[in-house]
Amino acid sequence: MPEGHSIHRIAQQFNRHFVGDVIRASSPQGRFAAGARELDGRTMTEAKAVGKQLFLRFDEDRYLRVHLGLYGAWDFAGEVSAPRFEGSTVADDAEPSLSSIGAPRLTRLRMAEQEDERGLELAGFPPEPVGAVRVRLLTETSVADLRGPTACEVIGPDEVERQLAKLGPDPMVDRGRRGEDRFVANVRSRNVAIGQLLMDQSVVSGIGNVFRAELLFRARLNPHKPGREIPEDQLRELWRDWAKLLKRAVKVGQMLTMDGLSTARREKAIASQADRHWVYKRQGLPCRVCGTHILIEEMAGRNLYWCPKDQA
DNA sequence: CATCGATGTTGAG
DNA sequence: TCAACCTCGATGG
Repeated sequence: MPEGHSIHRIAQQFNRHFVGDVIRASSPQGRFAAGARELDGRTMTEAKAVGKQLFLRFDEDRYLRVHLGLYGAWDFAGEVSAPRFEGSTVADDAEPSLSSIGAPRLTRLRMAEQEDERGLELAGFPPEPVGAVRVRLLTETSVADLRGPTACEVIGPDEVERQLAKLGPDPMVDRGRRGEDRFVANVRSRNVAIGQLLMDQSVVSGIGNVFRAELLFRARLNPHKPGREIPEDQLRELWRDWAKLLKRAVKVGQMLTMDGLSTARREKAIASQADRHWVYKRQGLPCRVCGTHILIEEMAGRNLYWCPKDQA
């Protein structure tokens, strides 16, 4: 569920509150006991996100590679900076003590509210792990719990390079013209539908099903158009739009894909979750631009949403 | 209570 | 192309 912006926000949390500290690593669930033992007691030296991949670097060139997959999530507690909960209605100025980044997990938010009522002092630190926590990373003041990841492994620099080599450009990493050129070349060399190419992490990394649908609508691009048939200029605009939406999402913690909203409407879109997108999950509803019913279809095993008139 | 589905990827066939 | 992975909120009985 998490798309690229979530992973960049997670990396920020680790950079702010874990990097430079000795980490106590454990696997409350037990499925990562060996990996946790290998990391325990080491200092975290860097947190890096590329696309949907997270690399946490430790002493002596050991890396924890994590991919959240469809339902993975990190829960942070203790000393944590989280200006806004993802997928929640917590006020902007709130100083939450519990934050979940990844798949939308309302459980964590409810727990935070309950703890607020009881008083945070009673909750204690660190909190007991709840549910199936694959990895717990603990400092004196902060804790991060990982649950449900697709990938979670301790690797060395060579394997990190191998993983990075598989990834297409990420606007947060490959800034400027380089990333854009790689994206254009990757798309233009393929006789595959652009709707599939945007989901292919070797073409461009970090885009998921929500951003795919919204980016294609914003570009008024037919998802079935083969990459090699799309004019270069249009692809460059598509890349720049992706870079813009990604930066905004990293900042706000939400996938805000509708521009031109009034401040009030925008706050509502941030808070409400519904009415946030142009086409994503709006099948059967009238297109916000032309009124045509939004279509849903399966493309390479994933749900695709689009407007057959505006994206003709 | 059971079942389904999800912002994802891998590997078998 | 499709099941498996693995978690949990939403939905239906």
